[in-house]
Amino acid sequence: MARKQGSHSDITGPKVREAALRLIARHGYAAVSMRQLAAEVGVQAGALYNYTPDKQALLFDMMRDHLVDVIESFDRADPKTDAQSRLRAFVSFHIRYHLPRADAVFVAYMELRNLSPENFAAIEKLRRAYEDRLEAILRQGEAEGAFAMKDARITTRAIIGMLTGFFTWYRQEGRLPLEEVEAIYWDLVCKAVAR
Amino acid sequence: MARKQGSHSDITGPKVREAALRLIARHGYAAVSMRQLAAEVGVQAGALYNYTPDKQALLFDMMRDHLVDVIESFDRADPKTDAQSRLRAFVSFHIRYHLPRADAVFVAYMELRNLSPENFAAIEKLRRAYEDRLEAILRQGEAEGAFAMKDARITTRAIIGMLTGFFTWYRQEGRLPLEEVEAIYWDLVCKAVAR
DNA sequence: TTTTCAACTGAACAGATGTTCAGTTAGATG
DNA sequence: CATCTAACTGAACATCTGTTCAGTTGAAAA
Repeated sequence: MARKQGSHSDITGPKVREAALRLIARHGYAAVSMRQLAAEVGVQAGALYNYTPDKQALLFDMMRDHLVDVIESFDRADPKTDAQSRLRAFVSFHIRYHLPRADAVFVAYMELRNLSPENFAAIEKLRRAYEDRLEAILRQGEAEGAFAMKDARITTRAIIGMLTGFFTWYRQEGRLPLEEVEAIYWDLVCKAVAR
Repeated sequence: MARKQGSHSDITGPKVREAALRLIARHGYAAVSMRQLAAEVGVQAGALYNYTPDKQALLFDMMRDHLVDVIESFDRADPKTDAQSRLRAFVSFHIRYHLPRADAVFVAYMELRNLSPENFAAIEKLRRAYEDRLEAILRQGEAEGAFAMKDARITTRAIIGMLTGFFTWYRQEGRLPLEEVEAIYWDLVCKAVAR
């Protein structure tokens, strides 16, 4: 019963990616078969190959698109003024951007091992580009005399780790509203890099 | 050629666990087959079932043993004096304990999705028990007037996230000696919870 | 109405999967 | 010496894996 009403590719295509993101976030790349994914979408396994050359490309494309969007979105959100304002914008952006994209964040973080070497290198480059945004802000703050830290690179990693760890547990923890969590994290980051 | 010299179970047993930890940390639980694991150990796949009832139990036992040891080791390292000293001991312990156990940390952190529901609950309980150690220290610090923070529970998660993120990249980054990394992290944590 | 073709099916491919178990081996035991 | 048995092999089980492709469908174009 192909093509019940109109062209399907612009319906099935996004469906494949949504289902893949959801299933892989829940069970892991290696644990999700193309047949499970197809069943979730509502097609046979063979039909998936109209939307991806293979399983590996499906994973890579999702991770790359996510990271590219993170970087572009932050560059738009960045006030590009003083370091204090930029750091605040970074913390706020990071939390608010990632929260409604928990599956994509989870996949981009947990499935690095399942990328081919070339794909891994490409994703690492993007990840590094995002981290470099934060590192630049910290170094600007040092130059302005607004921040003080022992090592900007490691502090960058520490802050990213702190913020990203957030998404491994916020789902279950409905205790506090987003605004409050954001304020708590801002307080921690702000004090940690203060002079 | 069974049993070439002496009893093998006390040699093969640890070998199985070491190989499983290494392979699963590198490729993921679902991506490592019992045959790959057996080849790494130097036996046939069937022989593994002398050392674990099934693949799932192998994963669970490794995670449980690791977490139990983390908790017991910290309880011995805990000076149980003032909050400032205890926090410093926690940060130092966490970094120094986890560093030479990178594979175990990685598996305990990344493979939660591959645990059966009952096993997941058991592991979560242990993870929570470790986090509770840190939370207790932070609350003691608040009571003593040594620390100030908006929310002790979330600050606990943030600090753990910050410290644990460390182990996803330290391998590659031989730039700084351990003592220095420890000092950098202590500086960040100390300032973040300061009054 | 006939033709076209994007979208999909369903079967097939060769090989991998976790797990079981009857049988084999060789060091330890009496 | 013979016996015992922990430790292991190797084959088998049913099922699943990613991927390919000839064939089918039905809405849209001519």
